[in-house]
Amino acid sequence: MDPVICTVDVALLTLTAEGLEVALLKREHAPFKGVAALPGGYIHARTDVDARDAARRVLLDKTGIAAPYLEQLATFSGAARDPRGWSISIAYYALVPATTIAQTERDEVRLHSVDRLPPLPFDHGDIIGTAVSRLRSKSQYSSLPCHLLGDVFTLPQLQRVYEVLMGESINKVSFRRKMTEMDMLDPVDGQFESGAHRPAQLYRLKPAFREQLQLLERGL
Amino acid sequence: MDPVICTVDVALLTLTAEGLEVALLKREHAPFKGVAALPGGYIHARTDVDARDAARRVLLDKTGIAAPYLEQLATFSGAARDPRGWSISIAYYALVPATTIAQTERDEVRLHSVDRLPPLPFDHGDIIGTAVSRLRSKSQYSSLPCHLLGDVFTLPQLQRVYEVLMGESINKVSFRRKMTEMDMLDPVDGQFESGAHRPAQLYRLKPAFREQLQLLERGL
DNA sequence: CGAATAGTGTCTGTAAGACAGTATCTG
DNA sequence: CAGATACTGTCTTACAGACACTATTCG
Repeated sequence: MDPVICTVDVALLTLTAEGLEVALLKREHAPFKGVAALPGGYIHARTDVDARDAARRVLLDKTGIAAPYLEQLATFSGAARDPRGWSISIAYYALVPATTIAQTERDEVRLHSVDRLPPLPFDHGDIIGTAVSRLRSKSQYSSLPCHLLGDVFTLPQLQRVYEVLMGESINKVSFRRKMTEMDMLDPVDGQFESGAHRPAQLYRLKPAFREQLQLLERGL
Repeated sequence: MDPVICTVDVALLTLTAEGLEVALLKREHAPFKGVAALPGGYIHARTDVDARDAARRVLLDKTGIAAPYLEQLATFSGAARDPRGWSISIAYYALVPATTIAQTERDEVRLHSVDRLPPLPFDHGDIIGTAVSRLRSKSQYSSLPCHLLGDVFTLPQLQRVYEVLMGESINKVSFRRKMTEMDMLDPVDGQFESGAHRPAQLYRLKPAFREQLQLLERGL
């Protein structure tokens, strides 16, 4: 049984005015000390229940963020990806509203547009690329994009999130039909967005879909 | 850096008259010696390029099968899944035509219906369950089921495969429209299936889709 | 009241499914 | 030529998108 380096990495994604962004931190130790990279670390077999638990711990320790949505992405492995030796990274991706990152105490956490990434160590570029395509793909037929917004949000806000992720505009009537069909939103009465126009109804994700996604038969 | 047991497991799936089946072998070593389990084994960091390479090696060594379609499924991990200690299994799933399994020399390889599985060691039941739902889900919108058939096949055969996987009958006209839209099949001229009826046109997967799937916009 | 955005009713075109007809083989 | 299955043409139905209209706020 040859020794293998076992790590987890987390692609923490959020949506800002700049578009889709990923959180990077400067590495504290060699190799690649000082280079911006995904938050990650060794699996602690003594204390972590499983890899998901390790990912949650690493994300909280390095960014101060307890992400409500955390899903396994894929496992990256091999002899070539880490100069220290044959290694495994069980990669996860997490979604948070942009406000969550703005509010964290750790100002080491820096957001980078996924379309303009700096040179990244290991295969972190591949991990981010895989995370972004997974997010875009799942957005076509699930409630996943809701997790990029805060606790309450309006349908026009949600539609803009879907549109940015899918890279195309969506018919308003169809979008609202689909949201009704998905039956995943609870209206929040008496609350509205303000501005020089008609305010929009606020909604909240139904509790059943906070961790479990709602899927659509036919997409969009 | 705590020690972690690093393994790969492969859910080798095929379609027979009994429905969807998975290949199991009796374990040669403790723990669970003699119990039917997925083909799997330690990662050999000295010789395996990466985990996919390990999965291919393990599958070939244990079953004699070089599966043309092999895809990473998910990674199962934790302190509780293996009595030897904190472990990782990078799970893959492979699809082969039933004839490939019938032709292998190894008669230790036994097919089991995925609906009537014996008690399984570790979390192999979860791995098979995840593999089956991944296969069923991807069958709704991709060319994946083609890999359960041999090199050449007819459209009625392919439709039956889709129907068994999705558990519902498909409209013949719609099915053929979708296959035309996917544009992934080459007709094999001059060859036909025989029987007491009109023979069907034979097709072959276009080379571009032997490893890469073709996806549909709207499913089915 | 005008500008701006939210929300809805309705029409139309496209795509999926039903059905029935034709085609081609065996015995 | 009867039976069986492959294939195809066409009608109907369901759903997605376009469009326009109403609703509600601010200044």
